[in-house]
Formats: sequence, C-alpha cells, structure tokens
Amino acid sequence: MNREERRTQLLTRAREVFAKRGYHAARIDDIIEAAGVARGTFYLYFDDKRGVFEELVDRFLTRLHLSILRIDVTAPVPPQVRENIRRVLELFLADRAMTKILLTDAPGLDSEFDRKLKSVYDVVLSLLADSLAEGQALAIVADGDPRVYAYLTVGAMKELLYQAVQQGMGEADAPRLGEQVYAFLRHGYLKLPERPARAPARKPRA
Amino acid sequence: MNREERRTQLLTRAREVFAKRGYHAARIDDIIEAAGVARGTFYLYFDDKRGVFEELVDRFLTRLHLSILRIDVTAPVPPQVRENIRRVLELFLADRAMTKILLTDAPGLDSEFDRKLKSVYDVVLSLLADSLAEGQALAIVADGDPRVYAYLTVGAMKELLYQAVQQGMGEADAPRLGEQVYAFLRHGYLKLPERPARAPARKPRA
DNA sequence: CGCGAAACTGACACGCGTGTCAGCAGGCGG
DNA sequence: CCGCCTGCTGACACGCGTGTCAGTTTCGCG
Repeated sequence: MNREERRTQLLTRAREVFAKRGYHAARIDDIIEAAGVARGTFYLYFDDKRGVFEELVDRFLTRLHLSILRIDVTAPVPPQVRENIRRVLELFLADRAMTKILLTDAPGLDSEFDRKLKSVYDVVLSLLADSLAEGQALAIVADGDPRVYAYLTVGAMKELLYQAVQQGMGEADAPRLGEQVYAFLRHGYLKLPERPARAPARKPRA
Repeated sequence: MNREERRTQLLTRAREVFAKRGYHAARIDDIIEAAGVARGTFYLYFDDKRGVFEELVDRFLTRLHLSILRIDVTAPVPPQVRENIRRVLELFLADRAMTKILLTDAPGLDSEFDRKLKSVYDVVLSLLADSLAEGQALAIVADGDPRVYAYLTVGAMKELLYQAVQQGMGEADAPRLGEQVYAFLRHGYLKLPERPARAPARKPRA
C-alpha cells in the first residue's frame, strides 16, 4: 500500500472510530486496530490524534460551504431557502460519522481540539447571522437580533440532526425533515392569539 | 466543620470546577484544592467524581421540574406559556455553572456519566413532546410530529442558553430572551410567501 | 486531664494511554 | 545478489490522575 492510500485508509478508519466511541474516548490503539496496522505506522502519517481530527473536520467544512448557495433575489426566494436547508441536512445525514463527531463531542480535554470545534461553530453562526441580517434588509426576515435567530436556528438543527442520526435516519430523510424545519422557521408552531383572549384559540379566517 | 457543611461545601466547589474546566477535564485535585481539603477527605464524602456530578444534576433537575407549570386551559394560555419559557431561562441563567456543565459536557469517556446526561435530556424531551401533543389536541399547537417540535425547541433553547452564558448574561436577561423565544415559536422569522411569488412578501391583512 | 470518636491527611501503588525508536521486511534498480 | 529505499513494527519508558489506607489531629464529654 502506497503512502496516499494508507493515509486515506487511516483517515477513514479514524472517522469511524471517532463516530463510534467519541473523539475523547477514542484511543490510537482503536484506530490502528481498525486499520490493521502497528502503532508506529500511525505516527508516520499524523502527529497525533488531533491531527487526524483536524483534517477530517477541514474536509467536511469545505463540503458544508459548498452545499450552501447564496440567495439570488432576482429569482423566487422560497425554493432557494428550502433547497439550502435540504442540502445541509442531506450532507449531514449522508455522513453520519462526521455528524456524530461534530454534534456529540464537546470541549474540555484538549484546548487545541476545543479551539478547532469552536471555530467551526463560530464560522457557521457568523455565516448564518450575516445572511439573516441581509434578509432583514430585503424584508424577508423578521426584525430582531439576527445573532439570536442564528443561535435558535443552529441549535434547532443540531438537535434535530443529532436525534435523526441516533435514530438511524439517512440522506433519504433530508427532504422530509427539511420541510419541517422550513415550516418551523416560517411560522413557528404555536397557534396562540397575540393578545390574551378569554376564549380558547379560534381559527382565524384564512 | 461538620459532616453536612463539608459535604455541601464540596458540592459547591465541585460545581464551580466542573463549570470552569468541564466535567471530564476536572480532576479530583482541582476540587480538593478549591475546597482547601486533602485528597482523602473527598473520598470520605463521595464515591468518586461521578458521585458528585450525579448529585448536582439531581438537585438541578428537581428545580427544573418545579419551574415548569402545567398549562391551565380554563385561563388565558399565552401568558402561561410565556411565563414557563421565562422561568426555565431564568433558572438556567441564575445557575450559570450548572448551565455550562449541562450544555457543554458530552458523552464518551464514562458510560455511567453518559447514561446520566442522556437521561436528563430524555426526560426533558419527553416532557415537552407530551405537552406539545396535548397542545395539538387543544388546537394550540400546529399539526406535525410533536417529537420533532420538541427536538427543534430544546435544541434552539440549548444553543441560546449556551451562548447567553458564554457571553456573561444573567437571570436579568431572562425576560428579554424569553420574549424572543416565544415570538420565534409563535411565528418563526421567515417572511416568505407560501407559494413562490413574483413579488416580495406582502403583509396579509390581519 | 484523658480518652474515644469524628474528621482529616498525603504518600504511594496502580492502571492506562501516549509517543518513540532501534530494527525488520521486501521490492527494485544496478 | 547486493545495497538501498520505502514502508512498517511493537516493546518500552514516561506522565498523569485515581483511589487507598495507615496514621494524625481535633473535638467534646465525663
């Protein structure tokens, strides 16, 4: 096996191990065992566990960026928003291992690891917050702090994806979940009158 | 210092340490140093690190349960929902250490710890999903899978609280954030026409 | 006082995962 | 068939945090 093949193999196996045991609990021994390789070999290709992790994250982030398309305001907006949501969900659901890694592991043991993970979320949150601020200028996003909207949105999607992956869903479920997320961001789900009313909520006439 | 005082003191210090370093990264040495006590003393009061953690979580969960009141359908509903949201936010924001612990730490290193943390979320998610299903029967919650709504809601609030605590907010911010969450669950924030339209969204007549 | 109980101490042995490094294939060109 | 290069090996020493336990201090009561 040549250098490039071996490297790729190690990356793949490491991803599986991280997904299965969690980054912190994963030992180098787990990775080399999965790859059928001796301890020393691993260190010929990566500095340490974090080295593999960073490469995996970088590759995934690139794909995430590519899956989000800028809204073209001269064309109908809703389908573009729906498609963006669907594509993001699809990307995560198609790579369940990376989804588990990104949504399950938490900071605390390795400050470099922490920084990496935090940087991922900062990028995503800023990207979204900026888009929402633009959307407000175009009057397609309600008034309010766009960063707060970004937190709520990212949090909602994180939890949904986490649960979806836990329950064994795959990319085939992306369109269905996407519709639910879209509907949620579009109307919320509480059907309550604006002002306190005496009677229980009554369907407003369409 | 008598037994009860010492125990409480250790719990308090441990909570601070967990919040600061994260559960997994926290060492017994950090806790005993914070408490000004020798290593052996710690083990006179708790079996191990997880023992302290479980007690902290149990105490907090009790308070969380108390802060959520059942909706009384014979009274106006919206203020009750708003107040529930506000009280939950307030509880978390008032105990920033526990908030960090519950929202920052992840499973992976200690399977007993994992179970505990997972059980917390399962309880919260089921509670919410059941309430939402009841809400659907009362026509105050939109149709759709109540578990999905629960995931979206819990995820959104987790992320918001995490960011709020990171940014140093306190219980005083609960009412403001509560209003934003309520508005979000009530209408969402996307102002897009239902069907693709040529013109930008127009306010439907109230 | 003096004595027993309660609270506390901290050096130590242990387990566990890491990173290293001196050395072992084996294929290939000369 | 030798020498070399590329790829691989795995025993080992090390650092770190844990849990223990034989021993010390402090308290309060008779």
